[in-house]
Amino acid sequence: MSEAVAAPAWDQKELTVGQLSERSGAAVSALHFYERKGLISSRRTSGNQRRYPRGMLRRVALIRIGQRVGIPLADIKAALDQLPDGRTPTKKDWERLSRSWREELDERIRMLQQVRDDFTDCIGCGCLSLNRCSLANRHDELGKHGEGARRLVESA
Amino acid sequence: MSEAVAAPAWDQKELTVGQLSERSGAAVSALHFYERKGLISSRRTSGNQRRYPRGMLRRVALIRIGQRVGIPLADIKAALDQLPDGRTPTKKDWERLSRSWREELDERIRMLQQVRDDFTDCIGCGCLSLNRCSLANRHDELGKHGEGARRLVESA
DNA sequence: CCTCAACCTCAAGCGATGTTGAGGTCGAGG
DNA sequence: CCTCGACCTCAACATCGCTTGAGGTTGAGG
Repeated sequence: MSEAVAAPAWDQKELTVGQLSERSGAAVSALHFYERKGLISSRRTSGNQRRYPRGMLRRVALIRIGQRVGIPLADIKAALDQLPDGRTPTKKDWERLSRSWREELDERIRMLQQVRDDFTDCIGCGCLSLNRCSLANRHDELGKHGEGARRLVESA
Repeated sequence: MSEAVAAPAWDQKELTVGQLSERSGAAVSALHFYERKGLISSRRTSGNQRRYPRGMLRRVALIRIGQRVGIPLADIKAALDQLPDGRTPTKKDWERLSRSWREELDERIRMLQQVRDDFTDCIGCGCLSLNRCSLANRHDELGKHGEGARRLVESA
């Protein structure tokens, strides 16, 4: 009982991959994948099995939160890389991360609201004209300012 | 000039794939892809080239809007399939579509705000405990109500 | 007529995000 | 000692949303 499976909670210092999976909600295969990608890491036992400190639970939670709102793993990794890998993150570390993610989230919310409002204006109204509206012409701002002819629509 | 390339705007009834691409901001290859997937369709000239009615611009715009906010193509297709394929969509058609997308957008906004607020509470605060918070335990609601042990965290 | 960009099809490839399966090890309980 | 579930690695496959390339046609200007 001391190493692999079902030690009582009050006695556990580390988590097995199965436990981390169950508690985080991520599949074991996904945890392996995250490890390959460098988002998480593990200690190995003498028998080559993974062991995670409890703090890894928070890290994985963070990954899944990011995923839920559509942040690519690479970006999540970039955020996590700000955290010290050796030591347990301090409150300051988490706060810094929290701040930058909040901005990311705010940005996404802002964008979605913009889309929603434009959408309602644009299609919900009577004009039925996507021609001049900010939604339809969005690639004008975003796009690689292409060659020539950027006048998207001149007649309907 | 009458068929393939650069007829003056005031004279064009249909768009070539290149024109649709330029005006919509979608790559030609993406338009082909959308066609294969059934999101758009085209008339063919005697020489087998695609020709699009102007209304296709709106359809493609819609596709791209959906993409921007992370709606999978299959879902976008489902929405577009509500539009009549034979005739030009009426105001009513667009309004129906608009309504359902607005709901989709509202839902996504709501979710993001929830995440942001939970996130701020959870990490921005001093507790540093994702253990009991709604964010970290999200898979509890979402997940396949798995076998046994759904008590995610009993000790920190 | 010749040229040349824009078009066509079909097949393969790509990056992200994993899952699945084969084949084997570890370790605790009976 | 034996069994059996949880673990290991590695490779292959899967889905989405395209892009790229090969190889060929179309059609308008010169």
